Amino acid sequence: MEGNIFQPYLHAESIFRENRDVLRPSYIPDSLPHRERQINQLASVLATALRGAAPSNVMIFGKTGTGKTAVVKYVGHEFRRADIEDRVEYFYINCEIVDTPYGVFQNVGNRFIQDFDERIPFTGLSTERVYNLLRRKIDDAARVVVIALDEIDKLVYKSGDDVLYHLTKINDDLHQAKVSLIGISNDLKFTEFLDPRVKSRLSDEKMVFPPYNAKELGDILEQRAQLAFDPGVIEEGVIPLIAALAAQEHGDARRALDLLRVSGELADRKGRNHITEVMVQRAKNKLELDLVIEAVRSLPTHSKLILLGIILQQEVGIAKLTTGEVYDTYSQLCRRAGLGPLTQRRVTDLISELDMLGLINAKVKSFGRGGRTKEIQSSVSAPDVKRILNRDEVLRELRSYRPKVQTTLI
DNA sequence: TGTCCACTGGAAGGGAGGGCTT
DNA sequence: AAGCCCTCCCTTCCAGTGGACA
Repeated sequence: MEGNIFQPYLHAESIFRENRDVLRPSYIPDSLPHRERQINQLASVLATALRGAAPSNVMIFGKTGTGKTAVVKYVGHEFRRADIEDRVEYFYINCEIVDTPYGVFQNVGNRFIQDFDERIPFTGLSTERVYNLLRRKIDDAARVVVIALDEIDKLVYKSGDDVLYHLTKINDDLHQAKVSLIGISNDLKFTEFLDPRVKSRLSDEKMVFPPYNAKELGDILEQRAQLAFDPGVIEEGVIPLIAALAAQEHGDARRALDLLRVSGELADRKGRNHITEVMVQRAKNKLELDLVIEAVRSLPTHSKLILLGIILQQEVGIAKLTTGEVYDTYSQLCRRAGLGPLTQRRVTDLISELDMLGLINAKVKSFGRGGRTKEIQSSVSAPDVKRILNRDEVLRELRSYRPKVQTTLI
């Protein structure tokens, strides 16, 4: 053991108490400060269903980090604690992960199937059949089924409102069971895309979660800090600072907790036993960079090539590019890398994706006779991104590549 | 006022990859 | 083994468009 590389870490003191997960967004504490009203409202809607009345569906709106998911999961925990499992089945699906009709039906259905051999396979059956299977299983279970669909707008955006159409009218086909839906979305306008019937059924009840203000964020941080750290670890001024930073970003509690957690981790790594305001600033930078690194790293090869093309152009002094220019550079890079380039139509979509990820800035702009196209700019630090891209096998070959500088004659 | 550029972004569809059913 | 089904990633085709310029 002597001289072992892990030796120094084995006895290192951590400023965290045993469980730092209390600072992760997935952790649901015993109480949710400043969301009592929403919890009660949701509980009262669902309680109606418990008494055997027709269950209302609920739509919950609110920006990221306003506690939507936490409230919905919290109420789910309370159901479980209330010991009414013979009457209520409550579950939660994140539609960003499960984003197809088949996937939703399969997911819900499988919760009612204990026997492994009978489980609905992840592919192979027709969607219609999976729906029928699901309906039978729910009815057999003969209880109130509450299905929470988080990021429901992603599901509708990707697969249309077919799933919701089925799920909102499933009660007509059930004899012993009842289904109630909770839809969670950060996009207030998404219901405009729904079939009017689905729309009215889905939002029997509507709740809007306001952003937290700095004081409320402070309370939330205070609550979690007490769970995560010993008293006195956090210097005065740290929590107000984090609360203020997060309040600037539309009152995002998730971000506030991330900042606190990462600040703690930075303090740990430096072997300090206090969290200071300086560490919060560092944590802020680290979080921002980590986000970019992760986004770039997990990009598909062709998207990486597009991004690399944009960055290289920028390095030779061309800041603003059109789709055509990006496509040209991208095609050259593809050839260098020995890959067949995708069509320009496909690249347009990939550019839009990069824009949505915040890695580039793409605005549609008309140049009159010069045509109508996107004006594209990278919005991340070029050296950072290049370093990450260089780790990719395919792209490493292109390290020496320099784009041709357009010799525009004036 | 109309023209025309360089795309944009919707629609349809192909085919590969997964897997079930008969 | 043949026939289906669903999803993902692309391609092909194309009508539509904001605004500088003639």
